[in-house]
Order: sequence, then structure tokens, then C-alpha cells
Amino acid sequence: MSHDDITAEEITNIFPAGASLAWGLAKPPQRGPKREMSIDQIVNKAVEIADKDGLAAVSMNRIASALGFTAMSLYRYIPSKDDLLILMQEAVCDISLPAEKPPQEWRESMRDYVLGTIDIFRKHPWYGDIPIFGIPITPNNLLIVEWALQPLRDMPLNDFEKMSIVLLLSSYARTYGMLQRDIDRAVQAGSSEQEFGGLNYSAALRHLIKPDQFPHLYPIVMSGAYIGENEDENTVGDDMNFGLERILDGIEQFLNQKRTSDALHHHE
Amino acid sequence: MSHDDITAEEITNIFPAGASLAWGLAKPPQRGPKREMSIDQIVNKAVEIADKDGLAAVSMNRIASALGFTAMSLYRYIPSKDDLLILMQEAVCDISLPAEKPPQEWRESMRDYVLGTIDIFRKHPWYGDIPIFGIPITPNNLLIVEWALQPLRDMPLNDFEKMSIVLLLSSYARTYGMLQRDIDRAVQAGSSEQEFGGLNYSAALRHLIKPDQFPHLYPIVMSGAYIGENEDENTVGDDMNFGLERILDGIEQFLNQKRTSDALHHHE
DNA sequence: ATAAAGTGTTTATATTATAAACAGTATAGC
DNA sequence: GCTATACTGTTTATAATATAAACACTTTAT
Repeated sequence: MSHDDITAEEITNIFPAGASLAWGLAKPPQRGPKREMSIDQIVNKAVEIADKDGLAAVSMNRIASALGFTAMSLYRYIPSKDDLLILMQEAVCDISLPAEKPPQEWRESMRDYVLGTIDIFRKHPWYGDIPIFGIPITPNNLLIVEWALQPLRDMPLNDFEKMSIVLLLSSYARTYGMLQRDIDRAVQAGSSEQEFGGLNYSAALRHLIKPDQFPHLYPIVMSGAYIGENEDENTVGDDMNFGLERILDGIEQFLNQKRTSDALHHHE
Repeated sequence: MSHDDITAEEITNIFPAGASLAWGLAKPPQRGPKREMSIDQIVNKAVEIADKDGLAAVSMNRIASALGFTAMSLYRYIPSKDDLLILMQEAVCDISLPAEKPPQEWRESMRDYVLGTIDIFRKHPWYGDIPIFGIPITPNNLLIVEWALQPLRDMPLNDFEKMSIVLLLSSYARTYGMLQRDIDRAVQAGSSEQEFGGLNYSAALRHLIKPDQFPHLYPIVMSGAYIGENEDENTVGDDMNFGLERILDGIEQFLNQKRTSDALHHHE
């Protein structure tokens, strides 16, 4: 149905330009003056700005100025800002995968994966602000998928099941990555104790949440657990671990079921 | 430590204006000409525009024009566009919770919750494009948290565990909501068969993914499972269910463990 | 040698959100 | 009723934004 013979140029038409650039599909220019910048330079500067002042601070002007050029010059390298965002995302996903652990340590491997991806959110707080454009198609993003697949390699799962589990874990990581980032942000915003949004919100919510309208939420808000007040350090690690262990338990149980039924089949 | 005596005005200072408005904390004006619009009118129009043309089409100008006013007039009702976004989010979360099912049907209740929230993404494809500003603090958003808590009501979980599970489920719902939305979008974009981004990407990825660099991803891309080609209908329902059942299994197992250990304690 | 392709810049444009000033209107308190 | 006050929607203005188009210059394929 679908052929494999596809040229780099055709891919360029299918993929967003940012993705094509990430794959290095753009052929280098043959004529004309020497380039004074490079895509990497631009993307790195954009990441630097975002790291320091947030994604909203990343404008074509700001990047170009920081590099000593005009805004329009950037368009000779990257066709649009959306493409730049793709490349920024890709840039911070440039991590080297850890060595494979033995298959029986799959839970540990998955924890590594989740913590590793959460780390991207901590290191680059703007990371989660870039909207998701669909499934990963850029090399480093796919490498992260590869990472997630690694612990599943010997499991009795079909491809769809594997992808479902990857999606499950990655979405969980994303959520906690952003949560952790929010807390980091609030802490950094000088709110050593009282001022963390959560703490501030606490009194307000206690006043607004009525037990008749929110019978199940009410006690949780009152106890402070909703806001997460009682967490001694500014880490969502414990909450994160709890949910993760539930996911891993669920996966493990599925594996046990499947292995049992496979064993039965063997007997027939 | 924290008092409960807090005035509506103080809450207004703590919350973003959009959240205060959502709670109806703004006191109606006492003097001046009669208002010719209302917040609801504005928000509804904004939602209407977003439903039709996407979130990017929602500009102050467009909304006001559609209502027969000038852009600046909106600022008499809503102080900023960010606040408008909060109100839009809130508006589409205005659902009535289903009747409580008996506690032993908690899995079914949780499925209802997940499917129900995913439905918001399908009905309002722009919903996931609004960045998350932190934990829910607006009434309808909190009602959705209440929904998620409902099935947990009789479980031997502490407040933090409950919130972890809610976060787990809601993040899962968000991920699949956005995935479903992407597919809906692609289908609507005329791509009856061949043109769905995924299908297009398929040939490209098959060409780019090399088994040495992506040993575990490679076979999955080749089989078409990565793109999700083989799904007969345009629903991610099956994938969604698979992951959801793993989560529910994980929760169930935790409950069993906890009940067992509680029973032991009772014996001592 | 020359045409083509590519460089960075300048200039210009369309859209944004939103601030400030304005003229008109309803009302609270006298 | 008078008046100060609070509020209305509008007009005008501003600062940013991404990016298109035209320009002069530079390198290279032919």
C-alpha cells in the first residue's frame, strides 16, 4: 500500500519544516555568500533566552539582536517561528539514553525514564509551554520514545499495547513535569514560604468550597491536601511516585495475566 | 496558622481576575449607564468563535465585532485576555455530574469520568490549547475534580493518595483528549483516508527510522502501530481503554494490599 | 563571464493586546 | 433636585508581534 521509496525532498513536503530541519534533510546551499550564523546557533540562543526569561521572551527580534543580526536574517535559516519552536523542543531532548538494564529490572528502567523526562521540564521550564503538535516525529523526540520502549522489549505485548504504555508513562511524566515546574517557578518567585500560589490559594478555597456542593473535595481542601501544603520540601516526588507505582503495578498485573494465559495455551 | 475569615475582596487579590469572575465575586456596578453586554455573552461568543475557527481566531476584536461593539468595550467586563481564557475554560466545564454509582462500581465510575472529560476535548477542540495555569481553582473545574473524587469516596486512601489518583486519571484523560482531538481535526481536514497526518508521516518515518539507532521503535514504526494506521475507525478508544484498565488495575491492587494490611492490623 | 542562488538588511504591513482620554449616563448622598 | 462619583462604550494611540518584499551584495555552477 505504501512504498518505501521516498526522497528527502518528499519528506520535506510532508513534515513541518522544523521537523525536516531536525532530521538534517535540508541540503546545504551551493552558492551565495557564506552563512554567518547556523541553525544550531539560533536555536541555542532561543533556548538560552527561554531558560532565562521564559518562552514569551523568545521573539525573532530578541534572538537576532542577541546574536548581532536583524530579525529577518533568521528567516534565511528557519522558515517560521513555529519551526523554531519545534527545533527548541528537539534541542532540549538531546539526551543520551542510559544503558539498558536487565529485563527483570523493567520497573526501575521505567522509573528512570519518567524521572529523566521530568528532568527536562525542570531544566527548561518553558518546555511544557510549547503546544504538542501531534505524535513525535523528530529524531530526539523519537529517541525518547525509544527510551520508553526499552524496558518493554521482552514483554509479551503487541505493538499497540506497547505504544499505549508509552503514552501512559509519557503523559504521566508530562503532567508531573509541569507540576514540578510550577512549584519550582513559585519557589523561585521569592515565595519562600507563604507566598507560593498554593498557600495563598488555600485560604481562598477554604472560604469558597462548600461541603454541599463539593462533598468529596471539601475535606481534602480543608486538610490542605488539595493545595499540597504539607509537603515538607518543594518536591512532588512522593505524589509522583505513588501514581507511578500504581501504573507499574497495573502493567505488571497485565503481564502476569498474559503470561498465565500464554502458559495455558502452551499446554493445549 | 491560616484563618478562615477572608473577604471576597481579599480573594480577588489572591486569585487571577478570571477566577474571581468565575466565582461571581465581582460586585455589580452601582452607578453608571446600564451595561449592554454581559460577561456570559462575551465568553459564549468567544467559545463560539473558538469552536468554529480555533483558539487563534479568538481576538478581542473578533469577539467584540461579532457582538456589535468595539474591542475596548470588552475590557469593561474582563480585565485581560488571559482572564477571558480562564472563563472560556470554565464555561465548557459547566457540566452536571452524573448520579453516584454504588461504591463497588468504582471502576465504571472512573471510566465515566475519564470519558466525560475527554468529551470536552472533542466538543471544544481548542480546550487543550489553553495552557494550564496551575491547579484548578474555578468552580466548574473544581466540580470536575469532585467528579473524579466521587468514585474514591469509600476507599481506604488518605487525602494525598486520593489527589494523586485524581491527577493520574485527569492527566490520562487530557492526553487522550488531545489525541482524539488531533485525529478528529485531521479527519475533518478532508483527509478521508490518505491525508491524515499519521498516514502521511508513515512513509517518511519508515524511511528515517533506522534499526540501529531505534532498535525498539523500528519494528513498531514498520508495523504501522506507531502511527496508529490500523485503527479501523477514527477512535483512539481501544488504546485509551487499554491504558485506563492498567491504571484501574494498579489502583485496585493497591486497595487490595491496603485492605489486607488493615485486616492484619485489626487482628493484632 | 555571467546567470543563478543565496546572503543579511531595510522597509513596510497586518495583527495583536491594551493604555489613555473622552463624552455621555445613571445613581448615591446631600 | 443637585452634584460628585462611578461607570459606560468609543476613539485614538502605542508598543510588540511575525513576516513579506525589495535591495544590494557575494559566491559559485556553467
